Amino acid sequence: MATLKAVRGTRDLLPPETALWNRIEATARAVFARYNFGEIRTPVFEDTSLFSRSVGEETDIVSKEMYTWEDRSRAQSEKSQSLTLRPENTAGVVRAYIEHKLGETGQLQKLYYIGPQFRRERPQKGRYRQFSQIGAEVIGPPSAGSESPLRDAEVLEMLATLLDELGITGWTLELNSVGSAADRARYNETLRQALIPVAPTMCEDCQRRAVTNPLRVLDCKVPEDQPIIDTLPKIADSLDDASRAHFAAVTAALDTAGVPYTRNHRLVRGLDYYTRTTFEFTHGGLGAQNALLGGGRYDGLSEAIGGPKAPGIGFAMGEDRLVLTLQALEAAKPEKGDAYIAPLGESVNPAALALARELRRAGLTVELGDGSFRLKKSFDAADKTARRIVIMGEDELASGILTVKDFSTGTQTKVSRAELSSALKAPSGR
RNA sequence: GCGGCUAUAGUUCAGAGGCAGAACGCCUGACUGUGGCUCAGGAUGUCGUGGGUUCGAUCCCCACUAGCCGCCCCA
Repeated sequence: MATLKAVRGTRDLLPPETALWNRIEATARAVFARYNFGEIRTPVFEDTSLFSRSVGEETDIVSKEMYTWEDRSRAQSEKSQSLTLRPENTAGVVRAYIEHKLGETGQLQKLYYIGPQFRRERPQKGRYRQFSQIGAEVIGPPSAGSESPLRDAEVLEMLATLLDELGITGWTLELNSVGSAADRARYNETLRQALIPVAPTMCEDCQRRAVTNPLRVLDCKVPEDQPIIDTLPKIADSLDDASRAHFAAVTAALDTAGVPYTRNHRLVRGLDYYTRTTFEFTHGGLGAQNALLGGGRYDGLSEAIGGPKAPGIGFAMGEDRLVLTLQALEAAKPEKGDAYIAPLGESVNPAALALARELRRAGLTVELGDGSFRLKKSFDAADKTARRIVIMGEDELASGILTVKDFSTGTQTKVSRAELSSALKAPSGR
């Protein structure tokens, strides 16, 4: 029998990579806190209809990528219920907003989440069947200012700050507006008509898309098709006055705040609930899956799933992709501990544990060796895990003066036990 | 869901129809309490899984599974 493995598209995260995940999450939490966001945790599975009604019945996510099952009924009279592992988290947050009547507070709700999402896609680099998203939503009644373009600009500015603080250099913010639901329906038809004469000269994929989903033609990457795509009507020309003004206000705020972006007339996102502002932050180091994060405004989502009018804007970052990007940038260097304690002889082991306890309680990261190791072996192990080695033999035990060697300089000093923790806290190296 | 490439030691990868290899890493010693360099020695594998061809398959054939790349789509 074959040995059991993590199922396709899922994986184990091990040290030291998990340290990078923790750093990313800690940075995100710290940035969100400065913008006064609070954390929300919603269930990893929900009623299936939540997703079909929000994300959209016809989207790829809902039509073929969800992990869905009929939950068994317990009693004869009880109906079974269709449940689904969440493929994204915005729908769950909005459901919770409605369920807990958060709109009744009259306040803008600013909520962030970090957690696993599930989509049954073919795995490849940067795309997994269980993946983690870090996202946030700003949602509330219109009277709280939830429709204001300033909210859009503030979210985008926050994302630029977060990526900078994570150490991700070289990102690009691509921005567009898909207008209201009516604007988009109008544009879809305009595009369909415009494609009739030119589609036969385009690639096979585009010929198909021209019929099934004209918006996707805009995503085509075939070089020969680009001049044709450039001549197609732009969604900007199908926007009504209000959507046009909203977008202008978003870009004006970004310009004034100094957040760089590029207008991408072709940015059309795949989830049905998006209205007006849509955006992606992309990075070149990711291969075909180049989107670090995506998001947009969803002014009609709450009403679509039976809630009050609650316009909002949000985003989801692919945490797996942040990790890949940071690894590619080599911004991920393993941290060494503060000290490695090398007892000489097993009789010194108890005293070494006592010393380790003392140092760890003082806040130091300490690796504890073993008295049965030869000193050479201790040095080998110490150099891999710590900045300094503390040698503790019978001599040191008797005198209370410990031998400390700094690996980055090679210098060796004698330090009294009382001064040890402060000596180890001092920066090593030259 | 479709197409291409791949699967051999802890890791990265060679390999030939007939005893399973290298480098790095690991262990031991040269060197009773001073590592990194050097030298000598050593351990480690169901050769992804299942079937077929063959006297003999890790190698050839088929299927399956998984990974990578692309398509689709998306984070």
